[in-house]
Amino acid sequence: MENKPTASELEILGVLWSKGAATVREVNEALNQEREIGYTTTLKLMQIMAQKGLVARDETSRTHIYKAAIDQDKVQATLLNRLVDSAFSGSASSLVMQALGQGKTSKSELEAIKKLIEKLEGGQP
Amino acid sequence: MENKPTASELEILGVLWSKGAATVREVNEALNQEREIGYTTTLKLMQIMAQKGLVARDETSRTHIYKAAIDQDKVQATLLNRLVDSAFSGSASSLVMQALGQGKTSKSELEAIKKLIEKLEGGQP
DNA sequence: ATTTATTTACGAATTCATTCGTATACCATT
DNA sequence: AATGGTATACGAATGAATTCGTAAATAAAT
Repeated sequence: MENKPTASELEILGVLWSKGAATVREVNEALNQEREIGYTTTLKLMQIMAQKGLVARDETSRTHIYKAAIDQDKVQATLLNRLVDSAFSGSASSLVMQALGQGKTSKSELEAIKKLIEKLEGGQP
Repeated sequence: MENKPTASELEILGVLWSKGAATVREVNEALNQEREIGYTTTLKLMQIMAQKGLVARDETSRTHIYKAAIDQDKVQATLLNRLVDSAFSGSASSLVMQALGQGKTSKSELEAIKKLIEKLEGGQP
């Protein structure tokens, strides 16, 4: 994926993924739940993102409506692979083990992961 | 961790973690296996890193000897948590599942992960 | 001893992301 | 029609990361 969102862009994408579609004002208000950020700052970022193709916008009415133009899954996969390469010497399993070792995963989540592993093992032995 | 290495710094830490200790020239040559980068660029980065406390250096001889001053585990954990927060809505398990779903994990690695999960579950059954 | 090569230190250019001020257009209400 | 509020567009300041050129110091080779 040649489109790599920056940190701020990822914040905005997060809002759009959860809301589905939103105006600049709505996104800006969501961001301001977390930290203070000016309206025109958010606007500018979203304009840049539109130019990059990270978001699409409907310009029919004066107040433009934005939505994400890339899948959350794809972005997650891209960022994950980048992290695996840059910090885990390319080993996804050591990343997984590090993540699990943090102790922030509930028992039911662990069960779900185990199920997934068994499914993966079954598929390609 | 207040010390967050940048992308380039992480590359250098990677070399130091694998070599244990190295001169600027050695690090630069390792980096040049991947991409072209000038000697003084690497030097400057390592000087900045020394100032930040990311690396330590022995200055007794003219050619300084550098080594990493932070644990690979700690950096991995920091970056992992950051990614979980920024791209996975704080859910470590969804990151794990996304990572496993890539299909880049061998059967023996999957086994090892399963063992780890069972060990973690054993703690509070 | 003079030249050549290697090293560190320093400063600065470049690039990119982030931030916001100002101008302009549009719409609604008076 | 004039006023006030809200929107977009644009330009530019700021700051951080990356890059490298040049100078000065040191060591090695002739």
